[in-house]
Amino acid sequence: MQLKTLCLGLLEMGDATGYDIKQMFERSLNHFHAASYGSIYPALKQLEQEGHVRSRLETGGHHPGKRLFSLTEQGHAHFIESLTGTEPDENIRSEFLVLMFFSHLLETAVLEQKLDRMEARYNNKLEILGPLLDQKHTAGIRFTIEFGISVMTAKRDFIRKHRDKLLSDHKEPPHSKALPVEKQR
Amino acid sequence: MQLKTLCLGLLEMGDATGYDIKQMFERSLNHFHAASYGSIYPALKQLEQEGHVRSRLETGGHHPGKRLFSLTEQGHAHFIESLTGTEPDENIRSEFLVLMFFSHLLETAVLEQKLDRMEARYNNKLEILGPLLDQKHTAGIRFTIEFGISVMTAKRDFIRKHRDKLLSDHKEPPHSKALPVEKQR
DNA sequence: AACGATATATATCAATTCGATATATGTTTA
DNA sequence: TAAACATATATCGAATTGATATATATCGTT
Repeated sequence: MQLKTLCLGLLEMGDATGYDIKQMFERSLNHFHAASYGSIYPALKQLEQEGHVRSRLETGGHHPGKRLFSLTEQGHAHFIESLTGTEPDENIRSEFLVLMFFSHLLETAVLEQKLDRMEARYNNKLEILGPLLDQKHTAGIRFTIEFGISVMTAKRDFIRKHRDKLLSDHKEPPHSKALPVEKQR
Repeated sequence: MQLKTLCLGLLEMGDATGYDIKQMFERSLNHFHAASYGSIYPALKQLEQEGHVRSRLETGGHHPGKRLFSLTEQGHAHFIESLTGTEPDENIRSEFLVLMFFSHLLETAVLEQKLDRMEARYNNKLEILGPLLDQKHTAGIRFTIEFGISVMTAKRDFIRKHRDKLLSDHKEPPHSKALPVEKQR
């Protein structure tokens, strides 16, 4: 699924600027689909050329030139069609697991740091997701939040469960210079 | 972490061709980091220019011109440094959760299909990961497999747990034409 | 009232990666 | 012996990231 399709979907919820769309990503979709300004603005521009959205410049005390986008009838139809035709799937890119894959090449102290930082990161993400449950949502949006919490908890608990044994069984790699861990940024 | 770094890491395990590296990705890293030929070959070329790997053309009955890459001392040092400096993190891109986010716009029959297909997909992935546990691995590689199984199971079970209520509470979207589900590819 | 920090808002661009396509040879199977 | 499959490399347009630049509005503090 392209970002263009997702922007269309977010415009189903009401008119919005590129900035608003970025906010929506950060507030509600970040744990399963991030997007940058560098892709959102070009996507909106293309969608307008294709007739899926319309835009108007907001006048009145506003910033540089606030451009408010709205979905066209055609854009709505196209979104529903795309959504219906999208195969459910997911893509993972885990630098953490890459680190673990090569952990026999890391010093014990470094490995410990990686595990602890990843656990902390999962905890941070859980602290962000938790409060979202207090708001009202459609059943589908609630599903995405609860799914996220459930999966993130499983990941954090997996690290917690294996951490100690992993570290006590771990052997220093050959040629280890045992540099102080603090050297890293 | 760039793909170049990962290729360096895989060459720590022994000399390999671009094709071999692609195989390693598919056999061992696919569930947390995929890579395509279109990025592997250019990565190896660049690594050679940077002096991190060396290559020699294999002669003798072989295919087009089998090019075997091996890590240099410099490449090894660079890999360890990159690895040590990599922040543990992960990136998710879930089209499944996008589908769920907008599920109020899907017909019930379509939603049902999406949920069932995603559950099936998780089951397929689990069937691939399971047998990997029978082989010998470093503790770190075993960790990545068990982590994958554990998380994938949590995801599948989450779908199973919520599926029925989600479907029975679901309302047909406005303007639904109730097209037969089979129309989709 | 003035100042600095933060939030709102858009735009651009090099670098990275995907995914599809093309090409060619070796090996296994029916 | 032919077809199907596995081995092997290369290329390229398109999508996306992440960094950077620019400008105005608003809020908090002294």
